[in-house]
Amino acid sequence: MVPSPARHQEEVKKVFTEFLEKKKMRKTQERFAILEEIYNIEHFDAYSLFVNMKDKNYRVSRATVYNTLELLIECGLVKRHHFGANFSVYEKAYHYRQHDHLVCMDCQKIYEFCDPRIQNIQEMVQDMYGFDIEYHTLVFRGICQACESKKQNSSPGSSRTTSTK
Amino acid sequence: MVPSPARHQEEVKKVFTEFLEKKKMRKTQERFAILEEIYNIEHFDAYSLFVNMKDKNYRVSRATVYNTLELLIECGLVKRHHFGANFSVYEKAYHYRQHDHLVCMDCQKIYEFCDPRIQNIQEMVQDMYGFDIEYHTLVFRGICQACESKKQNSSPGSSRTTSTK
DNA sequence: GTTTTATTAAGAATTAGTCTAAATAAAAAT
DNA sequence: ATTTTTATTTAGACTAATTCTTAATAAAAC
Repeated sequence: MVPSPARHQEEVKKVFTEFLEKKKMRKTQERFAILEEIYNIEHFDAYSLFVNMKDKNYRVSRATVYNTLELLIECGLVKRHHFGANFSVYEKAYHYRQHDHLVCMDCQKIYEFCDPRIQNIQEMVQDMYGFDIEYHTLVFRGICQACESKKQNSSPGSSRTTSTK
Repeated sequence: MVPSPARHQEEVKKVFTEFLEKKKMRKTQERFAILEEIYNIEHFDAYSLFVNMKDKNYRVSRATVYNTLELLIECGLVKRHHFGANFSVYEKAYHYRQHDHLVCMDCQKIYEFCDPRIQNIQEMVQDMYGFDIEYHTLVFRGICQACESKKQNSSPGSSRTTSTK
């Protein structure tokens, strides 16, 4: 059973609190403000997070955003992705089903999908190469349905039956 | 049948030549020097390529390295990967079987593997999400066999039977 | 409440990658 | 073959993401 959003929020805070206590690190306002902010977003990058928080009149520095993200990754509450651009994309990771990503090369939107077969591939690789796998990254890049139909409508002289290029 | 290395080298040059001719671009020494250099390396990043060429007393600038890599990607002779660091990793791509990657988090070495099941997943995603997929990236990250056994030998007090955390 | 010290903010530094403008070298014209 | 034209190159300036530094701040310990 998936916990309710509010309950979930509390659980996440508890996880981070215990993590910080175990590491004998301080429970600062900034760290929890960042955690709270993150748990309202789907996918985000460090700079947007920083700007969003500034806009909401939190006073956080870039350094703290990066440092806290690092901590949240370490304790498993956040995942970092390198989706090909020159910056990292992050997402919350607690109690979130295993999934992989579809990135639209046109609108840059990120979609999620699940497929258990990746697990099988992982096991095969583990056995065949003696590789002790920690995690995987699977990204499909292409054009999403929305952008595809947008293109079809706007391209002048394109017929519905001929494929464009 | 896979062509011999020398023959292969020639083919690759021909592909690039024709590409440049089609685009009415110039066949410069620098462009071919970079191509030749690349076809002796497995995986590389732009900076190492630049330094290696400098060491061999080629005179190439960083800009030319980046620009030429872009051209080689465009004509399908090179692939770019974003393996999680803050820089791109490249590899030659001509007549090279489809494969994915294993990255060792310890020694940073990159291994390759093939699995046809990824194709199936791709088709499923294509159908279910109406996503027009151009390519995929699958990376497993973990500890390679070599590093694993190195650790086992060096960790003091570790027994062969108990798993280390 | 005071002291201690980890953490923060602001901005300097770094790093991968891109851009710019003068110099060079392919290709075209003579 | 030489000259002219212009794409390409080089070196270094620039940018953007991220990391580092240092004085100021605020948790936690006393």
